[in-house]
Amino acid sequence: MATATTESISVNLINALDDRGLRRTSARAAVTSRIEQISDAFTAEQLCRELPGVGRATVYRTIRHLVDAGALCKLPILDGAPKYSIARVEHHHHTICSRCGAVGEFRHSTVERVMRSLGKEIDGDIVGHRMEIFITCNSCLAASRSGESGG
Amino acid sequence: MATATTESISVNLINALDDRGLRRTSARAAVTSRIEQISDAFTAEQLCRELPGVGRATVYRTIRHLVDAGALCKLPILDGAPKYSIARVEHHHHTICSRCGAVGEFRHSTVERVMRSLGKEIDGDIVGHRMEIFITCNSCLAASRSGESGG
DNA sequence: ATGCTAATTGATACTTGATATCAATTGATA
DNA sequence: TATCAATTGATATCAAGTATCAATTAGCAT
Repeated sequence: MATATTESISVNLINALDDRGLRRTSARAAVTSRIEQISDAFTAEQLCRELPGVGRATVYRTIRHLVDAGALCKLPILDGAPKYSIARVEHHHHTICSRCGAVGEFRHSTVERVMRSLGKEIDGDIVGHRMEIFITCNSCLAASRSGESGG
Repeated sequence: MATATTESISVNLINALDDRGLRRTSARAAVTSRIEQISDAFTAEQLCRELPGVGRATVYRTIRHLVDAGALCKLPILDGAPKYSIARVEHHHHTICSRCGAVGEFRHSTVERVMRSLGKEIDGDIVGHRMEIFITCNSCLAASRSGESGG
């Protein structure tokens, strides 16, 4: 989605856990390798459903470790559970389809430049930012076009 | 906070409900007038606590109506319940203090201009956007400065 | 003003998302 | 291999929010 690069995913999520001094367990291997297989953003419950052999608590705990390690980014969804996606690039923002909920990523230097100019207008120290663009994605657009005659 | 204007709040939230064909009830009056008194962003639970005479369900329902009417904006908080603030200006963004959670508002034309240029790079139709700036607010900065000697 | 009726209320039960508990299990090291 | 702390996962619990539904009430017609 957007200008999503096709760079091969060499992320080894389990290494991110390793680096934090956490043990290599079969449960963690199952969770991380499943996440690596998922191309879209996912919810914790989705992962639980897809990994019935791993306890719910462990799935949630592992996700939390990965977020703490910076290997996953957690993005809040209005009216729903947060979604997670692999933090492939250092800093990026998200597109969220307001119809189907599909999440994409983008990067734009101007966004970062704007942040600097905003610094002068805002009281306090800026420590980070998040931008979300709500879209109607191409497949939803196509779907609504083909079903338009229905009224 | 930020460049918060001191413009008198002439918002009459209950009118927003009126406009949607909803009845003027004492419960709704209690909820809306309480919201108008709160200067900061608030959570639904906070409102329930402050209005023990109004049922929880009614508080949540009224908030939902106000959001639907565009009179409140709902902003997602990572690791917590969403906060609501009166939509005083047509379009704006938020600053969130990552220490104390205080929410402020700002407006910057460049942000809107960037959106237009992003339109070319993003697949699908842009239907909206949201930007949040994470800050350490001045009072938290002051607090940490005065306690700095502690080590 | 009075009665009528549909909208509204709120106590309660429930749903969903997520965390705490803790006995049983397991990985890493000596 | 023995040891022991880290980890697991079933279960209970918590928190945020919604559905239910009998009782109440606002707004209208008269």
